[in-house]
Amino acid sequence: MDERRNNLLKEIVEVYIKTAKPVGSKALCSKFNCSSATIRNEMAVLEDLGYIEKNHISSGRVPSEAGYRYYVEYLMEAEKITGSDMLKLQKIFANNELELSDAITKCMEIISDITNYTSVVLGKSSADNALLQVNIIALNDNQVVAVVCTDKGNVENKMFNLPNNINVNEVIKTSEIINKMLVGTPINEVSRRMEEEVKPVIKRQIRQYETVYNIFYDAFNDFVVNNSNIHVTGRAKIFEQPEYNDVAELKRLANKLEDVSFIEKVSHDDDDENEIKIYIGDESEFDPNVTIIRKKYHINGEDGTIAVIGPKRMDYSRIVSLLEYVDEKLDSRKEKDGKD
Amino acid sequence: MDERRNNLLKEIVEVYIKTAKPVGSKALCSKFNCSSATIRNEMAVLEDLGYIEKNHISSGRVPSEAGYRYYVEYLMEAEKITGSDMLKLQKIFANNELELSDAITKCMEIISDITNYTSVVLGKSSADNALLQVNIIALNDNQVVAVVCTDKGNVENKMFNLPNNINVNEVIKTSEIINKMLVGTPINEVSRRMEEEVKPVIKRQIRQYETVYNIFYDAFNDFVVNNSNIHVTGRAKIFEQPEYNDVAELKRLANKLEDVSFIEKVSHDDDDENEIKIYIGDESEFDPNVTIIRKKYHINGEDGTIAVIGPKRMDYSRIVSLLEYVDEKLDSRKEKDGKD
DNA sequence: ATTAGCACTGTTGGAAAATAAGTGCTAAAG
DNA sequence: CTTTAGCACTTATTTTCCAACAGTGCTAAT
Repeated sequence: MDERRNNLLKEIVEVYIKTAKPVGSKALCSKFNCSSATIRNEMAVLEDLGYIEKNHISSGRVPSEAGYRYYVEYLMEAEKITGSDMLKLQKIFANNELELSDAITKCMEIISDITNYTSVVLGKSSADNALLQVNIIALNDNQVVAVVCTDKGNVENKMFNLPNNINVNEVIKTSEIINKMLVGTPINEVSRRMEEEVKPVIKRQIRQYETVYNIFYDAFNDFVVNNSNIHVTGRAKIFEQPEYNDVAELKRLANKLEDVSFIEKVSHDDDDENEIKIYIGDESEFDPNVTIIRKKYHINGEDGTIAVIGPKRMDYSRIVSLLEYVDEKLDSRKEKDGKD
Repeated sequence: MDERRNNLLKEIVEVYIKTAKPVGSKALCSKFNCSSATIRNEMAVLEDLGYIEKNHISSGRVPSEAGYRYYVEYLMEAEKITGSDMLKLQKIFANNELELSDAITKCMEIISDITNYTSVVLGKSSADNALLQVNIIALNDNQVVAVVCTDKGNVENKMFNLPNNINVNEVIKTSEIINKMLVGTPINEVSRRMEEEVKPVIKRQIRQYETVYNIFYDAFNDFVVNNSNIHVTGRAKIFEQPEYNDVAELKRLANKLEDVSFIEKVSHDDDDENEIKIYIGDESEFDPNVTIIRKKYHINGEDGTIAVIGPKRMDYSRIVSLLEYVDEKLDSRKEKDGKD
C-alpha cells in the first residue's frame, strides 16, 4: 500500500460516506491529476486487496467492511469536534444542576439529533456500589416498602404485601439486623452474605423468618437485576439514511432495534474496554448493515455504555470526536464534583 | 339500513380485516345467495352513505373510517376471549408474586406478541397519592439522597451535592420539619404548601435555608414530573401489517411511534374515561392510518393507560376482548390484595 | 507507468402491451 | 319493484422491450 493507494482508498471511503453513491473512476481524476484509466488500475488493485467492492460488474466502487476497517485504523484523520457541535453539547454541561447520568442521556439525544443516527445509553449501577442502608417504610399494617441505598447514591425500592401472620415490627427489626451486619458490603455480594450470615441470625430472632427473609432477599435481588436503564434516541432517525430504502431492510432493522441491550456485551477479546470502539457491519454482531461506535464510561459508581448506531457509511470521525468530547466533559465534571 | 345492508357492511369489514384486500362483489355472492349485481347495487348504496370506499373506479370496496365506526358501534359482536389467548394471559395472573404494574406490562407484551400490533403501557402515580414521608440518607459530608415516599407506596429518590456551607444535619432537620407539617398532603399540593407554609418556618430555623429548601422542592417536583413510566412493546410488529408496505409510510409511522405518550391525552369530550375506547384513523389524533384501542386503569394509587396500536383494519373484537380480560383480572386482583 | 479508445455489462426509466379484477349501466326476467 | 345476466369500461399490475447511462476491463500506444 503506497501512499497514492492509501489516499485513493481514503478518498473513496470519504466520498462514499458523503454521497452514498458508488464512486466511479472519473470522479476522482481531478483530485489525483491523472486519467480515469489510471484510477481504474489502482482500483482493481484495491479490489484485489479486498478493500473495495462492486455492486455489479460495471458499477462504481463501494468500500468493503475490510475497507472501512482499514480506513478507521490507518487513514481516518482524528478530526477535532466542530464548533457548532461543541456548542450544542456545552449547553448541557454548563448546567451543573444536572445529574451526570441525566447529562449523558441529554448528550446522546443531541448527538442523535445532529447526526441523524440512533443513539443509545445503557446505564447500570456497577459492582463497586456497596450497601449503605436498607430502610423499611410502612405504608400500613400489611404493606411495606423496602428502600435499598448504596454508598454511591443508587436507590431502589420495592413494595411488599405482608401476609397476616407477619408483623411490620418484625420486618423493621430484620432491617436493623441487616444494616448492622452488611453495611459496606459490595452490592453483588449481598445475596451470598444474606444467605450465609444473615439468615442464621434472623432465624433465631424472628418468627416466620422465612417470609421476612425473602422480602429482603427479593429487594436486593431486584436491585442487582433491575437497576439498569436504557435510553434509545432516534430509532427512526437511522431510517433516513439512504441505504435503508427498501421495505424488507427497514423492517428487519426496526425489529432489531427493539432490543439494543446487547451493545454493552459486544467485545473482541483483547480490547481495552475503555476505549472508543468501532464495530463495523458483521463485527457489531448485530446487523451486517450497521456500524456501532461505542464508549464505556464509569461515573459515580455507575458503569455504562454510550453508543451510536448508524450505517456502515457513517461519519466515523465526527462520531468519534463527539463521543470523545462527551467523555472528556464527564471526566472533568467527575473531578470537579469530587466523586468517584 | 335494513338488515341485509347491515350484514353486507359487516361482512365487508370483516373480510377486509382478514384479507387486507379490497372486497369485490363476486366474493360475497355465495354468502348472501344472490348475484354479484345485487351486491353491487347494495354496495353503491353503502358507498353513498359513506361507509365504504373505492380506491379507484373499478376496484373492490374498502371500509371508510365511518364504516369502521359504524361497525364497532352497531355491528361488531362482542366476542368472548378465545381459550388460547386467555391461557397465555392467565399464566401472568397465576403468579401472585408479580406486582400489579409489572403484571400489566407483561400482559401487554403478550398481547403485542400474539396479535402483531404495538402495545403501550403508560403508568403514572396519580394525584391521589399523599405524602407519607421524606427521608434523607447521607452518603457522606456533601452528598445526600432524598427519598420521597407516598402512602400508596410510590417512591422516588434524588441525589444532591451539598455546597460546602451546608451541613447535612440542617438538611435532616428540614426533612423532619417537612414530615411534621406535610404528611398526608396530596402529592400535587405539596409544592404549593412547601412554598406557602414550610418555607416561612424553615426560614426561621435553618441557616442558608434557600439552598436547603430548593433541595426538597426539587425532589418533590421530580416526583410529580418523573414518576411516569412508558412501556412500548412491538414497535416493529405493526410494520408486519400489509398496509405498511411502502418506505415512506413505514418511516412516517416509525417516527411517530418514537413518542407515544400522547395516547393518554386523546379524549373526545363527553366520554366516560374508564371505558374501552376505540379511536379510528383521524380520531386517534395520531396518524390517519392507525387505530388505537385504549383502556385507562386505576390500581393502587397509580393511574395508567393501556393501549394497542394497529392498522385501521385491526381485529377490533379480539383486541377489545383481550383488554377487557386484562382489566377484569386486574380488578379481581385488586380486591384480593385489598388494595386501592 | 500512464493513458486513450473501445467493447461490454448491468442499471434505470419510460412506453407499450397484455392481463386481471371489478365496476356501472342497461335491459330483460321474476 | 327487485334481481340478474351481459357487456363496455376503467384502473392497477405485470411483463416486455428499448434506449440512455454510468462505469468497467482490456488492449495497444505513448
